Amino acid sequence: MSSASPTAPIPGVVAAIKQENVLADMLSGGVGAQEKAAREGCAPPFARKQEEEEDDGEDEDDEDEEAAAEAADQVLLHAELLVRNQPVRHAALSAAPACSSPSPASPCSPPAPLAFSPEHVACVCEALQQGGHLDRLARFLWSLPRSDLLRGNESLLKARALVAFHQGLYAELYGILESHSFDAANHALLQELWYKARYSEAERARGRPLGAVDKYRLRRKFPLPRTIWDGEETVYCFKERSRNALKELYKQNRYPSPAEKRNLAKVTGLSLTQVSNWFKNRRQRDRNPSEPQSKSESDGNPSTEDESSKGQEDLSPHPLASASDGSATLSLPGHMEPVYMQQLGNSKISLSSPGVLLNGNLVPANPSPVFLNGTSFIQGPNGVLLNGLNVGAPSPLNPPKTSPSSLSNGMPLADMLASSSEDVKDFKILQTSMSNSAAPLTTTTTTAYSPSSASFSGLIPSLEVKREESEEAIASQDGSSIVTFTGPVQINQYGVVQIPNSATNGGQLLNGGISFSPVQLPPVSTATSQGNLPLNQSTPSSGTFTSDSAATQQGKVFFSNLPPSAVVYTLPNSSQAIGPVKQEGLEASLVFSQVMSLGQNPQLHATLPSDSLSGGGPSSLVNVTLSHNFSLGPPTLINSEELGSPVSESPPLSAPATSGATVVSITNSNYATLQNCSLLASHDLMSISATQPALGGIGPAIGGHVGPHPSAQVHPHFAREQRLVLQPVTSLKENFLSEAESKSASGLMMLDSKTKYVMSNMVDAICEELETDKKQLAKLQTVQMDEDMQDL
DNA sequence: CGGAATGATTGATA
DNA sequence: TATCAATCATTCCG
Repeated sequence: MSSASPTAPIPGVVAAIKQENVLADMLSGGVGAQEKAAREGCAPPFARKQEEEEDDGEDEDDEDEEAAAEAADQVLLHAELLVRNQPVRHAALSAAPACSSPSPASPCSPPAPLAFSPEHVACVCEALQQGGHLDRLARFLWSLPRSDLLRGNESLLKARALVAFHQGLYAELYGILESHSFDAANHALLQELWYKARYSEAERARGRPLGAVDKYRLRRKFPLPRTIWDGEETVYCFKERSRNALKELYKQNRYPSPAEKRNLAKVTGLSLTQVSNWFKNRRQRDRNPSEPQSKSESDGNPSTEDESSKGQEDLSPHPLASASDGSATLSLPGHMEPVYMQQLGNSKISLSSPGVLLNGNLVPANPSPVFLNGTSFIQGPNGVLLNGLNVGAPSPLNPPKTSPSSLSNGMPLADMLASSSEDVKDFKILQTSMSNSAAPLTTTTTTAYSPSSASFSGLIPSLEVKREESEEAIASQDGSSIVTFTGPVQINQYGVVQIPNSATNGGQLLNGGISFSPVQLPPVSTATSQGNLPLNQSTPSSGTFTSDSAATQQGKVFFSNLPPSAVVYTLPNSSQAIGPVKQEGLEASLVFSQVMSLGQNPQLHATLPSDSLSGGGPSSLVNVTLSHNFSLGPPTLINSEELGSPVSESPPLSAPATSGATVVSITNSNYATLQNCSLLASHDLMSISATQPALGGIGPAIGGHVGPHPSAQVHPHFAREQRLVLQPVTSLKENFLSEAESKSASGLMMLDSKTKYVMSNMVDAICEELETDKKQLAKLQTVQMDEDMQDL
C-alpha cells in the first residue's frame, strides 16, 4: 500500500509496516486514515484485493482508493445504519446507537429480521475499524450476540483483535490471533498488532522505550503464529527466494535495465526501489575490497562469479540486452563460468572458447562460429546452451543456487523458457507444415511469462542439413536453416546428426535439441540432387530423426546411440505412421562443431548417395518425433496424434529408467539404427513436476502433427513413402520423474541441501527444471561423452 | 552486547 | 535519471 517504500523489515511484517500509518491512525483514533480505511473496509474483497496488489506499490493505492471510495462510503454508511438498527432487534444494544455519524438515510424502515447478516457485521467491523472508530467498534462488538454464525467471521475476529489491542487486552489479542487461521490479506495488519502488542508489553515492563534491537529481539522471542504468517523465511527482510533471484540476475548482469528491474521486482515481490537498492549496494560492496564481505553469495563461489561478472562487465556493461529491445541476448548461468551473451546482430553469444553446445551437448571441436538461424551467433568456451540450458561447466557439484535461477535479460528462467519458445516459434513459423502447432505453443508460453522475454534463436527446430563436399563452413542463411556438412549425415547417440566424410563419422554433430519432424530421405532423383532430409515439427523438445538403415551406409542419416533419451519411431511401409514402438526421453542436443549456419528451412539436406537411398527400398521418410527436451522445452512438446495420447499425460512407455541402454524397435522392414540409448539413472535426474504450469499447455499445442503431415507439406512427394516415425514419448522422462520423486521426499528438485527453495511459483518450477537440466547435461557430458567419443 | 551483514538514505556527479 | 560513495538503520550471529 503505501509506496514502494524502501523499508521492508520482515517479509510478513513488511506489508504491515507499510500500513503502519493507517494502523497508527486507527489505533489512535486518528482521522487521517479514516477515508482510506473506510474505502478498504467493508467487504473483505476490497481489503484483500488491495493487499494483493500491494506489491506493485504506489500506483495501486490511489486507484484502489478511488475505485473503492464510493462503495466503501456506502458501506460505512450502511454499517452505521445497521448499527443503529441493532437495538431494535437486540435488547442489549443500547450502546451501538452511540454513533454520531450523520445518517442521512433514515433508519426508519428497518429491513426487519435479516438486516444483520454476518456480512453486514463484517462490513460494519471493517468500516469502523478502518475508519478509526475503535471505540464504536468496541461497542458494536459488545452488542453483538454470540452467534456462531458471526464467530467464524474473519472480519469480526480481526475487529475483536483490534479492539483487544486498543484496550490493552493483549492476552485476548494473542488468543484471537492464534485461534484462527487468517487470510493472507489480513496478515500484515495482524502481524502488526502482534508485534506492537509485544513491544507495548515489553515497554511497559521495562519502563522505557524499546530500541530497534530490543524490538528485533522481541520479534525473535515471539515469532508470529502461523495463523497470521505464511511461514516464508526471510533474511534481512528479503525472502530467500527473492534474494536468490536478485543474485542470479546480478551474476548475469550487474546493471539490469529498468525493464529487467521491473520484472525482477515483480518476480520477487520487492519494490522497484528495493531491487535498485539491492543492485546498488551489491555493486558497491563488490567494488570495495576493503570490506571482504564474505560476499553474501557465500554459496561457495561468489568470488568466482563476481570475478567473471566484472570481467564481462568491462567488455559489456550490459551483457544482457533488455528483452524489450527486441534483440535476443541470453546469458547463460554457468556456475563456475558464467556465460555472457553479447548482443551481436539479433542474437549473439560470444564466448572465448571453441565448441558450442546446443541443448546440452558440447562440441569441443574447433572454435568455429555457429550461426543459428542466420542471426544467432553463438560461440563459447564452455559451450553454449541453446534452448535455455547452459552446460558450460558440467559440474554435478554445482550448487543449485546458481543454476536454478538463471535470469535472462532480467527475466526469470521462466522467461528464458519463454524466449526459447519464441525462438521455436520463429522457427516454426517459417515452417509451413508446423505453423499451426507452433503458434499455439508460442502464444501459450509467452503469455505465461513476461512478454518481454528475450528471444533466443538458439533453438533450431528445424533445419536443413546440406552436405557440401569439401566445404566445412557455410555462411549463415537467414531464409532457411541449413547446416552444411562435409560428410554424410548421421545421428548419433546423443541425438546428434553426424555427417561423416566417409562411412565413419565426420565429427560434425547436429544434435537433437531441435525438433525435427519427419525426415525424408527421398531418392536422389527427387527434390534435390542431394538427399533431402526435411525436418518438420520443430519444437523445443529434443528430437532425433533417422532414416532407414538402408540409407545409413553412406552419406545418410541414421541413428546411432541416443543415450539419455528414448525415441519412439515406427517404420511403416505405407504412408501410415506406425505407433511409436519405443520411446525414451531424449535429451537431444544440437551440437555444432563446425561452422554452420542454420536457417529456417525445415529441410535437412545431406548429400546422400543416390544408390544408397534408392537401394534402401522405399524412400525413407523419417518422421521424427522429439522426446523431452531439457527443461526449456515443454516436457512434451510433441504429441503424436497418431499415438493418440498426449505425451505429457501418457504413461511411461519406455523401459525403466534404470536400464542402461535402450534399443529402438522398428516395426517395419525399414530400419533405423539406434544404438545404445543409454538412459540416465533415475537418481541422476531431478524430479520435475509433471505438471508444469508454464509449459503444460504447450505439449498439446505443438503436439499436433508430428506425423507425416509436415513432411508431406514439405515434400508431398515423399510423404507417402515409408516413414520412420520417431515418436517422442515422455515416458522415459516421466519414468525418471516418477522414480526421482519417489526418492525425493518432495516433488521439488533440490540440488543440494543448501538450497531450501520453496518452489511455490512458476518461476521456481522453472528453475527446478533448469536445475534438472543442468544436472542431466552434466551427466551427459561427464559420463556419456566418453561413449560419444568412442563413437566418433 | 559487539560486530558483521544487509537494506535504505543522502548528496554529489555525469 | 542512474550511479556512486558514504553513511545510517536494521538484522543477524556468536
